[in-house]
Amino acid sequence: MPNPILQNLTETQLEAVTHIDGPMLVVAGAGSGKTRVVTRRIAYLIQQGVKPHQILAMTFTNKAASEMKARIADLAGQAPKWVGTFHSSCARFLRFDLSKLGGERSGDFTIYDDADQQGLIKQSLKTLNIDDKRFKPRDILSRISRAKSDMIGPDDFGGGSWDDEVIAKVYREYEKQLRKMNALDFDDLLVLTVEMLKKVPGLREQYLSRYRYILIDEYQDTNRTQYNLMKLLVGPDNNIHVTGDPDQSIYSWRGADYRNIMDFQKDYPNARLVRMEQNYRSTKSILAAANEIIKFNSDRIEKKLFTDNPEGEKLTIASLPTDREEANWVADKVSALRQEGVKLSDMSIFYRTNAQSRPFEEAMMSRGIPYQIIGGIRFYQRKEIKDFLAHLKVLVNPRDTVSLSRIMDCRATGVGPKTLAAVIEQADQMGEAVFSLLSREDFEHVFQGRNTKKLKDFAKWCHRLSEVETNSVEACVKQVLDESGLVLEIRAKSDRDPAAEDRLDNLQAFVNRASEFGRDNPGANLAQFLEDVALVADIDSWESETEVISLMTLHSAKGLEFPHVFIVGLEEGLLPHSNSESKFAQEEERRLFYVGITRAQEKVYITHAATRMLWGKIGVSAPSMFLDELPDEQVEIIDLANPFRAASFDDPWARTQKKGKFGRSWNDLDMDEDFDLDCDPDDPFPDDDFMADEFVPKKPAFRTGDHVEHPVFGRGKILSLSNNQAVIQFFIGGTKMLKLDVVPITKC
DNA sequence: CGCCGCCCGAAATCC
DNA sequence: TCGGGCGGCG
Repeated sequence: MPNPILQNLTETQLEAVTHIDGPMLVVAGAGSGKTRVVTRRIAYLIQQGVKPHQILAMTFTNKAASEMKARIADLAGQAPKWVGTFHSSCARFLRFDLSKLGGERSGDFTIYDDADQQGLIKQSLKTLNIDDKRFKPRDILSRISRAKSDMIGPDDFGGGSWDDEVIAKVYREYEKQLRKMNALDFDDLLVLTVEMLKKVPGLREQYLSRYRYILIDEYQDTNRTQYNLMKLLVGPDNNIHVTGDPDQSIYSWRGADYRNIMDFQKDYPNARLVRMEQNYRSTKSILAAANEIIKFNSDRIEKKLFTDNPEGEKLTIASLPTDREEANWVADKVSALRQEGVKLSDMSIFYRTNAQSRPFEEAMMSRGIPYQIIGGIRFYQRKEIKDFLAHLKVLVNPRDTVSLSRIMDCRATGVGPKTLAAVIEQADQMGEAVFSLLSREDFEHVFQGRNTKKLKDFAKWCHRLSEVETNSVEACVKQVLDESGLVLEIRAKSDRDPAAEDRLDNLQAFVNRASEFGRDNPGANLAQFLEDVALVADIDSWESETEVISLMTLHSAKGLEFPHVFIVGLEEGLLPHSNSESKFAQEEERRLFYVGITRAQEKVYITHAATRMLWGKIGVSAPSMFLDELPDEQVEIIDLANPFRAASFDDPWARTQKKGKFGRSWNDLDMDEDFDLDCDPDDPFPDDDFMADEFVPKKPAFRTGDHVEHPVFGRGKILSLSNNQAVIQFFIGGTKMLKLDVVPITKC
């Protein structure tokens, strides 16, 4: 009987799967069956007698990990125990062994997310008397985080400039506070694991004897610390198997270095190299377009991805006047495809930034198309969820002052920062955790400072909270929610807060999630639940089976595939993003676009809008440079956007044609400053059919594109006409919507 | 000392 | 649009 684990594999894939001992590098192009190879290889190892617990596999998401485990169990009859992301694996290591490192930290640490980290930075700035206007917490945090992922401590930080000195000071304080609170940020999970393996005598040997086979997926997106960790986990047998694709490296902004994959053979000179360059996913058209795009990157190793798949349809590029029109166009397309029998789960919409999801949500909703948003304003970032989480965190880690002050901020407890500071001070002196001190039954006798009634009440409330039993996740979460009074608080404000209902729903959803977790992980306690919450990726919540269309960022789309893919917002400033102006950053933006295109199996739709809402205002967007890089033979262009495009050639304002298919005409107008419209900001072009080619003016006196003069606003040009309304772009004074029969404008 | 209301500045991507 | 910060008031 043929071995099912080795069935339906190509020669190259087989080589990668059946490799057992020694280092191996698999450079796997998009759609070349990488996941399949990793899965089969682990199954094969188990089949060949390797014990499942001797295998340690690092995947990029928890979802990928659990899918892989399930698949391997199907194939080999047993699932490996240690499959997870770097972060979740490290969290598990640290729970067991962190206390061996000594110092204040122990295995019951809490994990700090972005917001917690920023809170701590702000706190540190305050302690150090540093102006948070001049040194923005966000910027400082990203500098610190970058340093940590490069394994640079505060003492070695920066280039010695005065600014760097200041940041180093904040870094030092930040680290001190984390330590004091027994809190770990995401970087710490990796850094401390490395430190622990290096410093705790005998520990590394213990790990080496436990894990005999290491696999790392998406190796192009590993950072310095992860690299160091790999080196520590790989034993004398050098059983390290990495897979990745440098062209799909999209995380350099958080320290990933695709040179890790380029240098693998230097690290392990006897490494076997397998290149998987046949694509089994996409049509020839899609692959050709992707190949052309990525060629524009200079810092890469030439690779020739090919496919035997059919030619397929050309990529469609649609230009739309506004972001709303863009969303409507996509939603109409989705409806049409659905009519043709395409499943919603076979379609996906990718964008650069989460903020772009709104109009698409609305467009889907108004057409009754069910959808799921991955990430977005992330569930766990919502205020009410964060407030509630603070309550839970304090219970698990009584030293967590960031969460404690959050609890006091979110409800009017009558106790403010000054009083809290006094309590913290005393707790420090007594060597007791703040929350433990507050929740003592004899608090009012122990506390030396001003013992107001409010403080006594708050302490009593803390005491009640502290008595909640944390061993059953579901019961505990429910009880804490009751004790927190958050629900009542939100209800009380519901007349002023239009989002009150949503907030209550979110809290309910959180409780449901806790119940689910309790069901899936019997015996797990609150601490484990919080860890799970901290380490879930957006994409982990993705339901691939349900009959809905998925909306997600290009980053989240990594590793997925869909028959029909929409990539939206192909505009300068968005993709490539305005914060990515360096050549290096721009090449990463291009890889991001490449990743998007290569997700598609059958058809790619790309859209861009000429104008877009930003902070309640309308901004003008030029088409992305990447559009011009797509090969002409592979694209079909639908231009529904640009009134200038149809304007006459001698029109000094219409400079479209000069700059390729997707000229920068809107941008050339230099009106991306304040583009204030006096009309409905949601729909500056109320007439959906305004596109110049088809427009038949009601009053033959004016046409779209006409130059006009107004006694007050001066010279301008008609952007659109509908009924008697004209949207006119004036040289000076921006765009106005005017009634033609009322306003004295003349042609000129 | 703490609360509440108003105003202003902000959103890139994520474990 | 929304959340955080600040200033005035209780």
